[in-house]
Amino acid sequence: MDFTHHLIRWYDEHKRDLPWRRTHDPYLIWISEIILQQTRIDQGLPYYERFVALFPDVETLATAEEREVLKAWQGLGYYSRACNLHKAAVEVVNRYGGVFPSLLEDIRSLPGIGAYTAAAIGSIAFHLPVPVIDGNVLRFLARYFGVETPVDVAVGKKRIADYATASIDLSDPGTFNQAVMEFGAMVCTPLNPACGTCIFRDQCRALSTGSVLRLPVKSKTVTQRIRHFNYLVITTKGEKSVIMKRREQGDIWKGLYDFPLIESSGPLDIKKLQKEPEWLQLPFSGREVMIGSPRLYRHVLTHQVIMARFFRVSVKSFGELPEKFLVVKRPDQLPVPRLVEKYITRWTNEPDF
DNA sequence: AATACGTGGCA
DNA sequence: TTGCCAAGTAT
Repeated sequence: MDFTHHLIRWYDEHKRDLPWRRTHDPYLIWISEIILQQTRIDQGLPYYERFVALFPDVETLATAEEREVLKAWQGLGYYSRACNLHKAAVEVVNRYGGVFPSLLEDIRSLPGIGAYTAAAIGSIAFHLPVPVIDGNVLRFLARYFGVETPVDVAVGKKRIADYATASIDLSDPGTFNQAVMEFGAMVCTPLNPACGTCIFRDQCRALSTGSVLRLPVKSKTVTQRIRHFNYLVITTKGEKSVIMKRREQGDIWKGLYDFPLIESSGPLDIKKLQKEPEWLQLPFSGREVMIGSPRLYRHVLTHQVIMARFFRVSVKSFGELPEKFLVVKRPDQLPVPRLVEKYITRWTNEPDF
């Protein structure tokens, strides 16, 4: 097919030199694909380098502690990726004797690996003839073939998948898949696509109808909710340790650590905070003292905006803390959300702020 | 099918 | 400052 060959030629000439493109080791391909889920290469690359240096093979990853894996993931977001990566490594060792599976269904069955990642690993590491469908592919093919069906519903995805299946280079499916994605990332970009110099400018359906920026069509809208996190940064007078707590399942930042937290529907000041019943559940044995005025951080996420206030509290002693709380001397050594990391950094540099 | 899950870059 | 979005998966 003409389209296929032009695309592959373009890829050979213009592809970026990336570490996971210099190997066929399924383990390394796998790590890169998980890191790059919903994540730009610029953002993921340093994490890939560190992660692979820390956990060079599936055996090392499988025997590591989940907390270590989360620490390596800190700041990358979507932390369930790290937990699933760890779980899957254990599974590869126990169920496949440490050899990464090469059947598409086996790859797909590992935690954290869905349709896209299975196809990516399968085609790149094992030459399986399956097309990848990711954001780049949806955008590029929707524009090139002029697909008006919303791509965020099954019918639209199917149409794109059919075009991809018809176009894939069976002699080297992995290279074809990477070429489509690279083209979507470098040329057929969301905002400023390089249509003027695009090698497909004479055949692109969207360009000929002036609908490049309108495609791909998406039908869903994201709603945001606003949450107020009132953090209690509790220390004993003169002590350097602080109370922290592991975040539980069913909410953001699962598995990461932050401070005792009172969530409220609106902003909370110190007086209101002290009336909160949760406040009393922390069994201080001395009289607690608020230090300074609370620091406010605004953290914008895809589905929610978090207004975080950090209240510094000094107590005589911690007393008998429930087990779920942790007394920590070096909060920077635990995996924490970016928001909390920023606070801790500032706090460490200027203890009095 | 619809929703939740992070963060940073860009205009 | 605000809104949009990026190599998706699990539930």
